[in-house]
Amino acid sequence: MTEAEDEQLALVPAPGRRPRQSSPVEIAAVDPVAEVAVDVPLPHLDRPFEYAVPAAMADDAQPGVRVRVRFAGQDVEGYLLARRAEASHPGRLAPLRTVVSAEPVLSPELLGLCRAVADRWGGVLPDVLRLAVPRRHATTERRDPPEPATTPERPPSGRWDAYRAGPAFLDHVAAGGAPRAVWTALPGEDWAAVVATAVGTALSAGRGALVVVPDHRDVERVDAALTALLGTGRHVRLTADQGASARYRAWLLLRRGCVRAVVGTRAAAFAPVADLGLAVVWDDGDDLHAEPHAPYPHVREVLALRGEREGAAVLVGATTRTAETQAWLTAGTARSVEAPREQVRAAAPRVLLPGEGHEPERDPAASSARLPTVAWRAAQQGLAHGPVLVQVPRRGYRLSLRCDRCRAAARCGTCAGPLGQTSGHAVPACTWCGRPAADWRCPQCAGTRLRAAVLGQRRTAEELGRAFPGVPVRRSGAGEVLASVPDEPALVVATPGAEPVADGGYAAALLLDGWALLDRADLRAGEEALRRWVNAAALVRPGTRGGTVVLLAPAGLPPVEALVRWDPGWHAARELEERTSLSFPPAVALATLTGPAEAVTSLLQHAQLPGSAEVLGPVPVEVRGPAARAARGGGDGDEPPPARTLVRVPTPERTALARALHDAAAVRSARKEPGAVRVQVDPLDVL
DNA sequence: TAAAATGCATGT
DNA sequence: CATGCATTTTAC
Repeated sequence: MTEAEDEQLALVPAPGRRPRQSSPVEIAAVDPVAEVAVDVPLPHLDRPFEYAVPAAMADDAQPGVRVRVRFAGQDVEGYLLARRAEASHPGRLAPLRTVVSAEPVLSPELLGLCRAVADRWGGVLPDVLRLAVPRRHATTERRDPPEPATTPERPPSGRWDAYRAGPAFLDHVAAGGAPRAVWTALPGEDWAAVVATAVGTALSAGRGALVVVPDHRDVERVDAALTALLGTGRHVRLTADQGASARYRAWLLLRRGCVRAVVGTRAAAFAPVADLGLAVVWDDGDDLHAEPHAPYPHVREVLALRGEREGAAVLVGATTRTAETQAWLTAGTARSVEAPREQVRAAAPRVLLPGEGHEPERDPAASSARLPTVAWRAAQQGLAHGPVLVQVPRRGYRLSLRCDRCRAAARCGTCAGPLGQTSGHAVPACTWCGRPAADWRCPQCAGTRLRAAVLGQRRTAEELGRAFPGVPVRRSGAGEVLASVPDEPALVVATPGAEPVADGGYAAALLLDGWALLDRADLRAGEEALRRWVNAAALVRPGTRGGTVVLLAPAGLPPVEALVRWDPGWHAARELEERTSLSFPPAVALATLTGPAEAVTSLLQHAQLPGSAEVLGPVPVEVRGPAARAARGGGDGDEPPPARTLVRVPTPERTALARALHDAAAVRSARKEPGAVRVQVDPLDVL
């Protein structure tokens, strides 16, 4: 080959064979290897990958920063986890493409927590990181942080004296300990103020604190209580609806240690509070604390994990008690913080039930409002002294029934209560006494067919307005949620969870969705019914001041008895015993696998389950909701039948179960097997 | 979506 | 049974 030919070959490359050889980038002199978690949610890629650190990025490429890398031909985001001197990957390392920002958002503690959460729920790290780290907002990041706040001198106290073991818990927090407490709040308690006191105690001791509450309205309450106690600038809020900039700003203030306390909704469980000393969750039974995105972690359990990892105190507070926290108490892993019985009784309202099998209604006004006499009287008497709360079922949740022919309201043959029907259930039943009305016959026209009519919040409000003329009716529900109502006579109609606080306490409350627990075939139905009733009834004045609650539900059922006696601890203990005897959560650890039948079967085959594992199913499941309709209406027609399998293990095996399911999913994803299987460890709804 | 690995037809 | 081209798989 002549020199000329050689030159030609070098200068004029053949088409399609351009020398793509990237110019050799200079690699960092120190620790040239970066471990990166790439943002790809495939289980078999849930591990660090190694990249070369270009010399130009050597300073910025610190552990915790966001990076961009080439991965399988694509540009993907990721987090730099660590710098190394040597690579363990035998092949060539691709260089980091860019350091997105020098802000080390993923601290070692946060990474550790996210990894632990992924492991505990059988999920992958990138999914958890998406929950834990908010989207970057460059402008916000560039702004200089304000001056760090100072520590207050005077440790707050008070409020906690009413509770046994309460002051001891605070002392423990102040002393730098990591106690775990289950706090049962007194009815009518200003719980946000009590929580604020605990946060103040942690701050005074130079420790950070975080508070997770179910919804936005509770964030407002705790925010106000914290501001009242600590002033402004000592804490931040963190909620999903606050917008990318505000959210990232609050998050960065915590991350940079400028602010040491936070209140927020479920994602705040991951808030990067420096030197965390106290983690609080309020009303852990509220299903808003269950994350709806994979891997479906629960706030209470995330905080428990975090408390252990970071040596922080954990406080689970509620007016009721879940079977889960009862299990902590039974196992001795948490202490109960509760008021003595006499104080509970003194603070609780009087609870009345409509008598069973009573004579038909005499009072026409009561009858037109479809209220039993007790309820009507309680409302009437209450209205003389203040606002009256009416808790009604959520819209669309409960159907009232009428005669299909003459439109007369269908009534119970025994107690004349209105008949109702939960969507999906066939047999209608009395909404007062719960008796099923299988062979109903219209007393007016002898018709035998029933039609369902939605008895929503608006309708109830209208009817009550007519039954109590001249009384203002306020509504609080899905459309507009009221935070509070003034201390004056009014009917306040609210759906569960949307009850406004009454300034001087409600004079009375009518709980009209008492039957909610009768039909629901759910493991937590009783617990959930009691939680809703108690949360509403706790807003009512003490019985000693005339506060009265009427619950439209049959006597005898445990949640009903628990409300009448105001003893949520008794109910939780009973609930836990029952679930233990049935091998239900939280007495066992449980996972569900949902997806196309073959996919579920395949996942099970690949899973090296612990020897103690008990597999139930798979059974076909009907998939409900818009997703299912979309899948069915898709056109092709032959969708694979969806199935669900349940796997049950003793609680100590939970992590082993989660790992087995993760690894099996990894095998499937590596083989590109078709069909997505949803793995849920400790799902909230098990039938 | 880039390189590497694999598959496959073709020509010697 | 090398060779070139297309397709599939990997993932640093």
